Amino acid sequence: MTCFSSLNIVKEELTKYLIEKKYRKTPERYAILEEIYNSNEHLDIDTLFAKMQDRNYRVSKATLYNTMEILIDCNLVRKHQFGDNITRFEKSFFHGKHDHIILTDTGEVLEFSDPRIQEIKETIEDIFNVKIDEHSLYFYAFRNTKTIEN
Amino acid sequence: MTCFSSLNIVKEELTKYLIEKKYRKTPERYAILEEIYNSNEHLDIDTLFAKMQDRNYRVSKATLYNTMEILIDCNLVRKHQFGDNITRFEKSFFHGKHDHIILTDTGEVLEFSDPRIQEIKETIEDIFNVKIDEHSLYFYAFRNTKTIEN
DNA sequence: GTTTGTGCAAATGCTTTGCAATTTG
DNA sequence: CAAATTGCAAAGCATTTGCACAAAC
Repeated sequence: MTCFSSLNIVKEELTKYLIEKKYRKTPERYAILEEIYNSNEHLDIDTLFAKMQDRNYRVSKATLYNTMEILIDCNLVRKHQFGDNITRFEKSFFHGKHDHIILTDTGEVLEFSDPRIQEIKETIEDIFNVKIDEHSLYFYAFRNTKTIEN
Repeated sequence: MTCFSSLNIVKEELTKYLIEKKYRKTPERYAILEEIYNSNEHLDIDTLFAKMQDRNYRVSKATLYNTMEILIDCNLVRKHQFGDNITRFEKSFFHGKHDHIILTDTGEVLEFSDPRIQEIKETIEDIFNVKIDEHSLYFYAFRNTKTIEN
């Protein structure tokens, strides 16, 4: 299992960041990071809060919100708004760059990766003379019902 | 000037939709549509509300929210969430498919269009066996300071 | 011991809802 | 005139803020 070691690497990333920024290494910050990395979902704050309560870990929502900003800033977490006014968070380290397909009827979220997005990015950087450090691409779709039958 | 005639075409689109859906043709719905099409910005509800008040047109925010759903459903308006928890709206008819670059330092929004996004879309539809009817692509960037000097 | 971070509760801000009054067809 | 739509105010959520207490360094 690589679970333990990879979680440790992520925690070390956080430590490096906290030291560099002269922020404090509080147990809450590590616990929240761990909770996110133990999940494969796109978590909103309430779900995260509930999950931690279930584990008998007490954190306030204020701390959750504060910590998310930190984790986003050090690139360990990515933030999403799929269009329903619920902000969701997802681990990003060891998880690769990817984008999302939102199935509008069920709310399911699929993930994909396409190298052409990188090419578009480079073109845009050249044309507009900007430096792009983030992107988000969402496809809103529904499953095809038609199968090969006819 | 094509302003008047194109606005009329958009209004006719709304009329067709309202009739088809058996919704009522209220003056508020046309006034809101007009206000959005008179603007080139990405408007949030409060700004839209203020703009209409300035023109001495009284609408409630409830009606604004309701009407936005209608205008989105008939593809006359597109909805955006650039990541700051403010929902913005933009005209979409006569305005072409395009995506956005958000300059994170100034909040400025640039627009672009790249055909490769369509190619990615088709690939995804094939691979995942889905039908994509919407997408949103945002690049988060900042302006390059380096010029050709030196 | 200072200063930063946390928790709590109150405040804020965007959006939705309930209902009476109005308007559309 | 029946049903849909509007406006208003209240209610609902997600998020932020202020401040006393606790914890990190």
